[in-house]
Amino acid sequence: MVNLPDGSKRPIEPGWTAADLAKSIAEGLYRKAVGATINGELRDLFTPLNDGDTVCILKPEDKLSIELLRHSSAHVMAQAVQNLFPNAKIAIGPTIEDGFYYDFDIPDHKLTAEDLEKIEAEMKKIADSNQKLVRFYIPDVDKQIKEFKDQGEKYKAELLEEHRDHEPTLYLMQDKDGKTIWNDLCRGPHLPSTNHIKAFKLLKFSGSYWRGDEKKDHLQRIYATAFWSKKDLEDYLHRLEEAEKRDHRRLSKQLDLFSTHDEVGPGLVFWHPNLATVRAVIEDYWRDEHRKRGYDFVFTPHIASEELYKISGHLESYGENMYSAMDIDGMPYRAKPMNCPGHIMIYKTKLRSYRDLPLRFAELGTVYRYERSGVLHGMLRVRGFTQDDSHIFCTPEQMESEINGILDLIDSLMKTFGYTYKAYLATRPEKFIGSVEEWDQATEALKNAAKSRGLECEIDEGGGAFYAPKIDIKLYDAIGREWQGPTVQVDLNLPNRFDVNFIGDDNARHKVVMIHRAVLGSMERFVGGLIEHYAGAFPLWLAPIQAVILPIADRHYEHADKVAAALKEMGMRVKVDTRSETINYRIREAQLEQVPYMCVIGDKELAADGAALRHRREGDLGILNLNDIKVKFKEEIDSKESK
RNA sequence: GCCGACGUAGCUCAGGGGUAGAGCAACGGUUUCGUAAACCGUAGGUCGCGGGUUCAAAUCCCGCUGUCGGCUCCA
Repeated sequence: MVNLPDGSKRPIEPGWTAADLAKSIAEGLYRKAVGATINGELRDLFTPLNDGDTVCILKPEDKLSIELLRHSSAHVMAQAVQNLFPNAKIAIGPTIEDGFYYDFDIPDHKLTAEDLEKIEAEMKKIADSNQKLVRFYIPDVDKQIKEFKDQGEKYKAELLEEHRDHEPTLYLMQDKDGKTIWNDLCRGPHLPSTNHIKAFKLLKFSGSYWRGDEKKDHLQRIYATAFWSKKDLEDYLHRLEEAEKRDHRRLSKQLDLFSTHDEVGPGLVFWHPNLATVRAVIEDYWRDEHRKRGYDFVFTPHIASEELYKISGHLESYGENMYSAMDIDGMPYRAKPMNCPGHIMIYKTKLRSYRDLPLRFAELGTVYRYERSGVLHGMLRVRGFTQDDSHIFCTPEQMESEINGILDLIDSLMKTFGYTYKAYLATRPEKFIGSVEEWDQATEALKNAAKSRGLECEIDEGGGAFYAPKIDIKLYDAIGREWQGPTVQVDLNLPNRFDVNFIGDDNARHKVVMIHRAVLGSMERFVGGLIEHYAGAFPLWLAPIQAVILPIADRHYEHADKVAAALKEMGMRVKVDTRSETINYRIREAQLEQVPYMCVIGDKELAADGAALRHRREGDLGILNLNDIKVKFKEEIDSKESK
């Protein structure tokens, strides 16, 4: 007997596989079946069943089954590549979000775009020839390793050596007559046959390293994706295009947002007036929120004597990311890579009492870090950036409530910008400093603070920094993409290195607890992400130009100026477009610039002492008098809503 | 940093051994207009930088630089 997902039971005969079960339930189910979950685990359709198993036969429409399709497609791709390039050696080919890739070592050949087409065509041939994918337990691992080595498949040999104790399996790809055409070391599971592979596309190729280690062999990677239907594939490709349209670098050109310059150097961003306005508004909001929550603002210098970073340990542990020293009066100085030591300097100017704590120092602190040239990316990965950095100095007893306060601030800011998020608690890694007790205490505080406000935290075991357990928050934007978000870290290192203390109510010195946190991360990355999140259409409160006044003819200029003046009076950013262009033309320009509101002014509006409002998305909203317009704008700005 | 691709007018792009082309934008003029592109005209580029091959290089070769896609790393 086996259990089915609907709770019913069904008899099986000895030796039956999931496929046999499917057939006994319904011929139609058998025809559609591509795999199964057995006791919750994804398995091949031809996996033998045991009495008491809970079995779910997977059809293409089951969410889990796409994994089988993509993984099997990866093998078809590898086979295709080896057919076309007999010297190619295969490395690994996992599924990833939205697709899969395979790494190859192809001596004497660099993949080209044309190759991708050829490989795709070869894959189609393989898929259409309907090869069976058969699981095969390796009976003699040593023999198989030798065989791999003889074939030159050194990566497979290395992997097998590693997995020799895990019942390693090959997947044999067989033709109609049961003859094995190709095989690959793989844990599986897979589709029963390749004829399900109908809608796939090779997307791009790039370099990679064996095991991600740049000291090891250089490999060529092909990224691809597969779906059950052509339509799903097309929808996906369409989504990719949509995401491309949101690219902040592309929108920057359209909306005049930022630039970088050869003469200046890569990774150094110039904020143009439009984007600087957005940033300034965000910073004002940021300051307000911090002031409300009892933070003190500080400013610290952009360069400092190397001595500071010797004490902090950054020179030793972070030196590779720091710019080389400049000589000032014979002393080496460094550009600031982190704000923490500066904040500690301020803390340490006085003997602090427990009555002074918590102290919350906040700074929009600009730092410079060396990033390898290949990783720079628009505003999202740069060499000079401004962190919304803060360090909270508190007693161990205050730690939990401080973390709670931070999580509250994070929640409030992220909601304002319309992000949803997920939290991860990263615990003590293998290499760490400080004592286990300190780590446990800090980790507990993080955990409890999250728990007390109902924030679910996935545990990232061993994922902490060497000096701190932390809560990392991942953001999800308007189209569901993931962004690195806020972080809260309990620093177990710097208070020791700088000997940061307070006097307790017992009149003794105690080491202070230092919580490091960033909410927006860096202004560059955050605002760059916001551009994509809003697709360039900033909500009214953030928009560089909030409204354009469009007089129809010269005789309406005076009234247009009056409306503009009234809106400016209430602090709005407006402009009057009096260019000698048609009203259609000027509306089109304002639309393309993503201006939230257009105020069209002609004879009727003059008579009504108002304007005809047009919203960039909602279109013509009719004539409103000036006061109603002001009220409407004020409400929308104050609400910070996005529309 | 590594692998691959790319760099032509402000933008988007065409051309490709015989000394540069379109559309949009800009500028000048005409037009005074009712919710996404009025009309006419003008101007604009040592084809990323440096070197080489050649009678001749934007075009072929080499080096550098930047950008893009990844690897890796991270705010």
